[in-house]
Amino acid sequence: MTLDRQRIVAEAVALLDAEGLDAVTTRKLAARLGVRSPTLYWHLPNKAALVTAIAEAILGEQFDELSPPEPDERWQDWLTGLAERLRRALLAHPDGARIISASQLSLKMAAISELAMSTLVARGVPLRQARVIVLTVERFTVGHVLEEQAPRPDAEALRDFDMATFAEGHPTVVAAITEYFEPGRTVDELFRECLEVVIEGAVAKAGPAS
Amino acid sequence: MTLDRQRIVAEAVALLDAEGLDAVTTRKLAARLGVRSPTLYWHLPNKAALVTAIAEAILGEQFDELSPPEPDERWQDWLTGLAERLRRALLAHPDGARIISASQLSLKMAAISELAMSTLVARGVPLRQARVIVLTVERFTVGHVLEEQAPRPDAEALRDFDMATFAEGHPTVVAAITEYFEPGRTVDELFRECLEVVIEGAVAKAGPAS
DNA sequence: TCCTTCTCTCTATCAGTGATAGAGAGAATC
DNA sequence: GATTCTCTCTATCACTGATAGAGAGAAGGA
Repeated sequence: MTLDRQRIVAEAVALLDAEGLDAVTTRKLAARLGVRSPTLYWHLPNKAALVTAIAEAILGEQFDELSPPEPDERWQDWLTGLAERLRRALLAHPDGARIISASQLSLKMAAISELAMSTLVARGVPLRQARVIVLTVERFTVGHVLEEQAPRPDAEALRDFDMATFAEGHPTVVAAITEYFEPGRTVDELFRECLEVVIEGAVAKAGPAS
Repeated sequence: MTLDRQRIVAEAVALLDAEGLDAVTTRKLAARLGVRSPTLYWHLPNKAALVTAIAEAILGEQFDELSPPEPDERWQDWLTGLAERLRRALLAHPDGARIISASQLSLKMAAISELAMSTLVARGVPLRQARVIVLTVERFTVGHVLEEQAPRPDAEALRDFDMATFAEGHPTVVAAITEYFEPGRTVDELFRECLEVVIEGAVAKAGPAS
């Protein structure tokens, strides 16, 4: 099996899934490919390019075919679905959000933005508002998943953390978190609710047109 | 001058400002402090703790005194100001957003969330909605600044990038970016507009109470 | 057929990273 | 005076991304 860029990226994603982004080193990746690490530099200019390629691959899994909304679908519902797909893409791999935000110049992301903005414009939303709305949805989604995928604090960080004192000083936050762990509430639901806030604002900002 | 945690963190922020997050290494930091790198490990358990401490310091600059809104101030305006302060805190140092999102368990951030959620609750917003609104605003803001501070793609990444082809395939994105470079439009304005989307949605979601 | 060039992988090595073990200096305490 | 505690040191580890340059083998031209 000959080595090429595509196979390198596919194996990098596999390594990412197995051990997380910090374990995606040129040596480990090369070993999985049955090759020595300098070989990779013949196919890729540097590691940043590898991360960018991983980002494109991850987005490609969920967005291989981009499609505008059906004629009878409201743009806000379609945009909600798009954001949820973006979140799913990021959650599908460890550190997905970190990878996207570390990658430079994603063509896939640009294609998503293009489709979303032009869809809104086609539905009568002024270009300027369409841009603001799409950016807001995208950045919120990445920010949200970034937090979802944040590593749980290690033991060292918790050494001088007193839960009782924290609860006393932050009753509302603790109440909110408690409520969140009630049966039937899921992280998906939380995202959905937050996204609804953004979309509702988008509808309001889009102007009288719909 | 004796070495202590506070002085280490202050010097780390200075190093961050001078050379960016990637240059904040234990050796460089130790050199600035007139000390050898293992010494730092007597004061800090590991580098993650240092980054978390930097995050707290950065937030502390803008949020040393947290204050609820004036009685006659609408909560949505107050929350807008809070988000803008958060953005300012992140923008005040290179890679500020990356630092916040890499830090674990920020007490400062928790304090901000606590104040914001309890403020909304005090204004009649149900706890559940208050939580969703505050989370949405925070995560959007971090996501937005993360993008604002993303490094411009290096020459290597642009090697096979053809602007003309890109513009052809992404006319709406290019139009939006073009519009954004018109005189008088600033990045602050763009953030403001995006934030307005979120806040508008928050008001809608907060329910009939105000 | 020979020679050259191109494609790809290799070995060897670099400077730099976070982190640990353990020696030792000096102050504080018994 | 002896001991313990606090802090910094040297020496070293395993590992990282990256480069120089050798060399194997196929492809192409004479």
